[in-house]
Amino acid sequence: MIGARSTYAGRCGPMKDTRERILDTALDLFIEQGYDKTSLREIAERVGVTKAALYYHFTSKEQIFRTLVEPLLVLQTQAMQLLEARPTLDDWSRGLTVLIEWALPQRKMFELLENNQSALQAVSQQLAQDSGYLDAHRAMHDRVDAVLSDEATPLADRVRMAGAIGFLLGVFGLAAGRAFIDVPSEELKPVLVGALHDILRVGAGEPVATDPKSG
Amino acid sequence: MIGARSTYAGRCGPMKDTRERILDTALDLFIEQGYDKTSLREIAERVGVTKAALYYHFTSKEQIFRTLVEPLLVLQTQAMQLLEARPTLDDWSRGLTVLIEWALPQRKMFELLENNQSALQAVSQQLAQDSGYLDAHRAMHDRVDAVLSDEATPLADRVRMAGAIGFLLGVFGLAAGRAFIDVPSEELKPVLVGALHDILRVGAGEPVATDPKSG
DNA sequence: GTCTATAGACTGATAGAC
DNA sequence: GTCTATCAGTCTATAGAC
Repeated sequence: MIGARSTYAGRCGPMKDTRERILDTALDLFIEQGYDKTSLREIAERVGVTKAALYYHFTSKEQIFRTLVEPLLVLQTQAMQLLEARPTLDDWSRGLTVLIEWALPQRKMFELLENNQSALQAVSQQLAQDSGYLDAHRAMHDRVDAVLSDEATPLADRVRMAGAIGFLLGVFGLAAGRAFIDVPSEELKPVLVGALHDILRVGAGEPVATDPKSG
Repeated sequence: MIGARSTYAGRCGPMKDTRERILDTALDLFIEQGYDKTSLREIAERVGVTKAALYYHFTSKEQIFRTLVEPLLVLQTQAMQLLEARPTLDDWSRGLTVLIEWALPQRKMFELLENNQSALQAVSQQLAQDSGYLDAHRAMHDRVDAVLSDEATPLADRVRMAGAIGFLLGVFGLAAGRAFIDVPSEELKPVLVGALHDILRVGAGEPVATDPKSG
């Protein structure tokens, strides 16, 4: 269930309860300056409460971050499941196309991901330890790495697989929050799928040739 | 001059002077756990000296980071210069191809970039203020953003331009330090150029069509 | 060139009044 | 549910001996 988030309902109303205002403010600051450089004092000040009030609603700074990124981690886990054990370009294309549909509605979140790679990595590792539903997360990450390292697959194919992920992350994170923020998802989706097919040479029917300049 | 770094010569010898050992250790730790989560105490311990010794060689923690990423910032500036004011797919292809040649020899550095986006952003902003040679950096970044936002250019083209950058960053950062670490640059380059041409439809001669599913 | 010792600031987190 | 007050811990950075 991608759309269902039990803890954080997102910004929708004019004046919400403190808990949601904390989450909104924290999200802005985490995107702006990163998790580590954002202090609880700063969050509390902007919300208009004290640090202690934050601790009434959340048990720790990390829990605030977790609440924000948990849906993203679910997405990440599902994405990995689609991608693992798929060493062919066609399979990756299918997997990533499904991923696009999942990710598009949440693309604003990718800005958060961009500036907090390390914090997210730490949290996801810890979540994997004590929450159970992400147990296989690390293993899957390694599996994808293995696929990309498998020398049985042509180098060109592996580069295109890795790059395809970068392509999507690039459009989502590097630009979705800025250049393409006003473009509706329905308009963005076919463009992404089309480009993805070119990258992964869907329907080309032949192995990827190296550049003429190199031969 | 990309290759010329006046301050940090990289790892080459068995036992170097303290300054270089500090830089090597700091690079490892910054990549491993990020800039913010790495303390000077930690660096000093692993080098085998005290914190105070670090301050003999560098004036601040930030200066250590600067010394490491300065060549990367130069690369970034040159890349931006190639990309700004190039609204056509063909021009971007040429610009990014040059960028590939520049970046390939330094691809290990992209691991550092990946986990320290926010720290690097802070440093590059401050560098732009007091060092002069990056004065236009922010302006160029905005220019690229403007190109990607210009609605005179078809959305599909803009998405492909943004995504092409993500593709390269993905291969360099997300995988260069792991899956492709042993692949020589000469072998990687034609593969990257080939994929780049597919993304930017070089030689296709026709505007990018949207996916049939959307029509 | 490296050390010990410490200053000074800020952090996340807690206790208890209201 | 929010406050004041405070804790212990960590951090960067500095001073001065050797």
